[in-house]
Amino acid sequence: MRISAKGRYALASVVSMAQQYATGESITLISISERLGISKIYLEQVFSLLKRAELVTSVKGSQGGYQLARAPKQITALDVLAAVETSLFDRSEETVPEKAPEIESAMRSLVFEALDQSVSEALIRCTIEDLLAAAEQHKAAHAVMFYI
Amino acid sequence: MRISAKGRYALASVVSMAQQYATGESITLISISERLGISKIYLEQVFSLLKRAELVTSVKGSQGGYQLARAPKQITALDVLAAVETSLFDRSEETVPEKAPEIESAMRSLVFEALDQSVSEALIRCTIEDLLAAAEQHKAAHAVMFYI
DNA sequence: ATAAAACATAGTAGTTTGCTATGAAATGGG
DNA sequence: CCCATTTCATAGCAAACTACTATGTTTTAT
Repeated sequence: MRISAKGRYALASVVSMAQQYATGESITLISISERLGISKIYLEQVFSLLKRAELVTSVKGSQGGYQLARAPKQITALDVLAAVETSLFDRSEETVPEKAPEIESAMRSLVFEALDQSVSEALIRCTIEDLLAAAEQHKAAHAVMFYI
Repeated sequence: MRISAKGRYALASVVSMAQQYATGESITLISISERLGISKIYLEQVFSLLKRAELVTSVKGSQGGYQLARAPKQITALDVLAAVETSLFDRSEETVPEKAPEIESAMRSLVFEALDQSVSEALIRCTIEDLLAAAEQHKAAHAVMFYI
């Protein structure tokens, strides 16, 4: 299914920050922007949402930047996407016009709610630490390729 | 998550048709449109997609109409939504610009593909027959309410 | 003071969504 | 044969959304 640029950028940014989480240093938007090849101005809007969701903390002014608010193990893909993806999680309540309430009710409980729960479960299972590990493994595999 | 009007209308229409599946009669768009309170002209576009996906068959001309191509038990919510919802199933391939391929790769396999699989599994578990049964039960519950 | 950063708000081109409009093609009933 | 009824096809359109860019204003270490 379609994940918007905001969601993809947010996830990639958080994983990127997690790669340096151990150092405790703050990271500037411009460095993330350059690392990922994403417009810095656009990232500002993404981080505004990440901050509102309390996934990152910030320090203003020179030498300032962002930090993860929690350890990568304590942040899930659900946390990140829920913070920035509106269409993925808005329960729009509307199904079908007021007629045929029994069909509407059946669709809501068997399809829409089941779907939401399934999505949440899948995303909550994936932590930033998991993504970090997979990324490191990918990098290692690539290194071996060149070594051979 | 957000399901578009097309998806909701398609699902409701198919369930509505399933309510009369046993009779073997064809059903006109205008009757579905009136039953559900949905614009007939818009439904035409929905049914064009349902037909392309071979979920319904049609008979043109006077006394014509639509029929389910298979029994309600053999049609899943996945079939219906996949037929009409584009954004729900298009694998857009794009994640993040070419930089940081290891993060991109991790996101794809751990988040996007896992999500797609989870969505498919949830939707394939729900047949039109299930929806029909839930709708009938809802109607019965309502009837009891009035009886008391 | 000044440069470097976060933060805030507004604008904008392109796409998607949810619908309407119009008409063509097919087909059974009179 | 004619005609009402239906499916089928295409085009248009306003509103919303998406993915950005532009232009600042704070804040703060040096």
